[in-house]
Amino acid sequence: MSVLKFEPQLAMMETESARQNGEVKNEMDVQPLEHIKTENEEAFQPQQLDMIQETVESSPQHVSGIKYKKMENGPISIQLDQKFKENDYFYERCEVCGDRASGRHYGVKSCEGCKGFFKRSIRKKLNYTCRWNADCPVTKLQRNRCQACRFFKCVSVGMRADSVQNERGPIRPLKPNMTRTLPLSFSENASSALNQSRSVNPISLESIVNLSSSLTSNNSTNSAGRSSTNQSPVQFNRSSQPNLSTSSPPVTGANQSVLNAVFNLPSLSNFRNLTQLRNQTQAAPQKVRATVNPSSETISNDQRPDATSNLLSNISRLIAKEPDAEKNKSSEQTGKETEILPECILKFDFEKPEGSAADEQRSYEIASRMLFLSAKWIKKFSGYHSIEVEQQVTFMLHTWSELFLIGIAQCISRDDIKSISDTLRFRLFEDELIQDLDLIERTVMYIQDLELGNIEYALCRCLLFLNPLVTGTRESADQKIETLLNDTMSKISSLISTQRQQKILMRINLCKQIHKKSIEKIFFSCLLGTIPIRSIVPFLINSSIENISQGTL
Amino acid sequence: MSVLKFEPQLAMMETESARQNGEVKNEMDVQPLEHIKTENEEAFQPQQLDMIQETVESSPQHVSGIKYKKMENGPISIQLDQKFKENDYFYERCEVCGDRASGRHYGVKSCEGCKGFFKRSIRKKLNYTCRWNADCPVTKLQRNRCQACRFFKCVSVGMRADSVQNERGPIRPLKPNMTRTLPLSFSENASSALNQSRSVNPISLESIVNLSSSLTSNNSTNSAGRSSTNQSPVQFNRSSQPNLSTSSPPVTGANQSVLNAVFNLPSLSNFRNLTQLRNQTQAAPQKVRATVNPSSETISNDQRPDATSNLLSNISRLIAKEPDAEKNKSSEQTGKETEILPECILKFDFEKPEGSAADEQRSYEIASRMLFLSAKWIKKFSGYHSIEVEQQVTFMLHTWSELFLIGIAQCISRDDIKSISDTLRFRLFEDELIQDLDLIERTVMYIQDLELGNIEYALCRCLLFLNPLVTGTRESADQKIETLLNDTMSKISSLISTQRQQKILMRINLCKQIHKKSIEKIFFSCLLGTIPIRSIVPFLINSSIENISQGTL
DNA sequence: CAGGGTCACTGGTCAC
DNA sequence: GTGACCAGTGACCCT
Ligand SMILES: [Zn+2]
Ligand SMILES: [Zn+2]
Ligand SMILES: [Zn+2]
Ligand SMILES: [Zn+2]
Repeated sequence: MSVLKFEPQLAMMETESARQNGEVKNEMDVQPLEHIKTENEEAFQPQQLDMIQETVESSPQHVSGIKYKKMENGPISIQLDQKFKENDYFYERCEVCGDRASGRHYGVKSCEGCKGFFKRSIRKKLNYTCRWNADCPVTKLQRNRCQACRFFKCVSVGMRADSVQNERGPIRPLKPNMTRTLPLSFSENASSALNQSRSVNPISLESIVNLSSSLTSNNSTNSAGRSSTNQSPVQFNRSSQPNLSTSSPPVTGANQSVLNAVFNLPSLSNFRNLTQLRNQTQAAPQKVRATVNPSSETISNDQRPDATSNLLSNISRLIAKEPDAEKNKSSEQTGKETEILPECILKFDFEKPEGSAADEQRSYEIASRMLFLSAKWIKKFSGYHSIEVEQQVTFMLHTWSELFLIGIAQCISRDDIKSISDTLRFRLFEDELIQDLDLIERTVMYIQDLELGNIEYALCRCLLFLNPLVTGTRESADQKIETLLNDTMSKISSLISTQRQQKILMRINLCKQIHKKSIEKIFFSCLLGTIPIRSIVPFLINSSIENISQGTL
Repeated sequence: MSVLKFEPQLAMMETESARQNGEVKNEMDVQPLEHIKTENEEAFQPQQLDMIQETVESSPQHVSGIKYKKMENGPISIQLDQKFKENDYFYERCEVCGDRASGRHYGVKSCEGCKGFFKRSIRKKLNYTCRWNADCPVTKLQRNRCQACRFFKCVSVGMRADSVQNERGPIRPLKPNMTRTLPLSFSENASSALNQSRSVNPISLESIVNLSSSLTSNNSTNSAGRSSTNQSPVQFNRSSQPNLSTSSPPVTGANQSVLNAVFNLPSLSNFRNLTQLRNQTQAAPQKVRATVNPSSETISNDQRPDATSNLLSNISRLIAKEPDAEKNKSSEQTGKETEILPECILKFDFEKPEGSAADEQRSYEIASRMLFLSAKWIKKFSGYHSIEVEQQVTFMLHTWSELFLIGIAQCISRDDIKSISDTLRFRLFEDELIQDLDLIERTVMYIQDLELGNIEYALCRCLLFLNPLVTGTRESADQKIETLLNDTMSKISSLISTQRQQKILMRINLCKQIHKKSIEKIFFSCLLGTIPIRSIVPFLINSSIENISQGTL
């Protein structure tokens, strides 16, 4: 019963051109959760799902809203009472704001508003700044209060920037009566459109005819040849096209303001309570709204199919583990290893997404989770050492790539790395990026050659994180950080032979030579488009604040 | 490209029939030159454009393309990738947009998109108007930008309107559609009337239909011929890319010439005499070149007013200084420290240009000299350890920035650094660069805080230079380099306390976190303009040979 | 294989 | 700028 289409797509090479469809599909494919895919509306059958959920999906379309159709992949349900249909409960909700969703957009069930907002944001490469405290709620009623928070909610929920297409030509104005004098031509053309086709732009009938005749013989050859070559002098940069991300340089000028923006998912804290529920998926945000929105529960049962590529889901998942972490922490107290490192700093549990190593989605998923896990670690480390949140953000801005890489080295097997590397290499079109990916691969494996233990990895993470230049003044490095760094090095000295120490230090520092931009483009461009990671760092740190304050640490 | 010649007809056409739509298009089509991409991207190597484009196009938005490609291969290897890519070329391409064709539709190999588009256009009797110059490129990525041009392209490659059948109505419900029986009629719809009045020069459906039918006979043939034209299965393989990184990046044609102009300095030959031949080194191959040019002296004496921005003058000046360097060298001979490091490796004599520290020109001069001195050191080091010239280039490509920074740390006083930093900061307009300059300043000073001795600096230089990943294979790092690196670390161990070792290793590696591009822009853009340093690295290595061979060593 | 249709997704529009 | 609303697109599937 599960995924009907799973295979066909894969097997067949469907056309690559796949725009939206392809993507969505992909996501779906990876979804383990997706149990049913209704081919047609009709197809839906009340057949029972294996799941226990009582959520129901009624027969789709005829329901009231024309616009709002049921989304097929949803977590389904079977029978729905009329009354349910009647009210909003029945409809899917926007994962961003909780409003009624109108379908999947950019990979996420979302409402028209959030869809349009996201599109505009990506298209215009807007940089938003939150003027408050990163905790602006993003709900139907308040979503327009803060663009920054709304946008990052979109991203965190998994909207994919690369699903936003190029601008198209303006569509013909659909106005019924208004005679729009678009191009001057009105009078002339109307009357003698056929004959007078001399005007500048328009394709005239004559020209077409003539041309066609001329083409008949051999011209067509030309055009054909050209079409294949396809060089267009146009304006849209192709480069950005294939993968927006890889090429387009992120905004440089306005960085500062972006950096100031602080992003936060308020809902996360609430979510904690729910973690015990078996379903710990990303439903969180909506849950919060539960107070506002009575219908949320229904949603909470909802198993989004595309959870895997969902940033938010990552957060949720991480948080879900928190309780365990706390328990561990208690043990830390007594910790045997505490002498060296507290458990909270030592811990770095990466949950690998299931699926084929060669799966592109999974690769991005891994990258995404690693970034979140790094942020989480930073929070824990910082909590333990009383480093302020602002500083955490600053440090992460400078060291996220290094933590990311060493995280990969620690948690991903060599074979996996090779597969991922090969998979991602496919998407790259810039030589430079390909080379950097290669360098990344070798760097990570070179570190793995050391076969570091978890404690060693933890110490290395500390070393990379504790960069005294990040917060130092012009005159001198940050003393506190320096001290922590020295402490860490002392620990290393006491545990590891000099020779191994040297190797470790040299190798882990090789992570620094990989440019952050490259990592962004290779691993995160798909989700973020042109949005630089530095813009979401504050968000990452803040979103995990709750975890820590509530006991993770 | 060659196509242009074919059509006398076309030429005629354009004059007479107003618009040159067709023609313009054709012309463009034929243009080979158009490979150049306007927006971004063009920075790349011209040579591979063809393939790049192909690649780009074929990969759609992202996911989809990959999806279908990768499935089969699973884990894959690079080779597989390649194979896949090649496979792409086997597929028929849409003659309209170049996307992958799904078969023949309406008489033309075309993709699903164009098929549907054409059908809809005919069925709905759409009137399209190009808002631009009727020469919009019709490619996979841009086909939706202009319906008029896309439609025209469809017609021009021979799609037959009469192959479009009547609407059949919904399969299921059977809906009676009475409205239009045949696509041909022109005037009857109210809506169409409205549209016409509004639009400038609508493409009349009728005319098109007629036209297409007339074209029918031979167009297909043409198109076929064309399709064969461009796609050469060749293309560049990404797979080869990875390895590229290890080797020296290709110098683009344009740069090459420039560089030759700059570096074919005759002056080098003159200095040959000056030295004693202590050298055993590898200078041989390049040596040859030295003899070539006689006129050098003039240049060396020449002091251009704007000399600072003149690379040539810098080189000349540096060369001119050699004699002094030699004198110092004599003292070296007796190396006492040779036990640890040979004098040739230990030595790193930087000659500061005279003048005010705040002088901008002097700042660039310092940077320039430091780069040259680093190259010189590399030569010496490599000579001593029998590293081949090619490898030297590769290593310098990867490590020049680090050597540059540590050189600054060793040779430039704190005050000078501050002055230089302040001076250069003035010229920067990008926030990012300013921040990087700031980071550079702090990094260098942080290293200086260690108050390293010359031996230590030399050892550090070795550590930074000996990057095993630069030449390693995918599977393992370079063994020879690794050994040298280990030797160096052993020396460090024997000389320096563990604690200090750690600090040194951590701090010097901070140099890696500064992106080469930033250093280029900050310190060398003035001299090099847009020429990347990687392009001149081979010349640096080669040009310093003489110096070395002549006794500097 | 080449016609058809479908409908989940894009995009753009224009009162608000 | 927002978002309810549609026109258009194209991967899939059927005939
Ligand atoms: Zn929403
Ligand atoms: Zn906000
Ligand atoms: Zn096409
Ligand atoms: Zn056009």
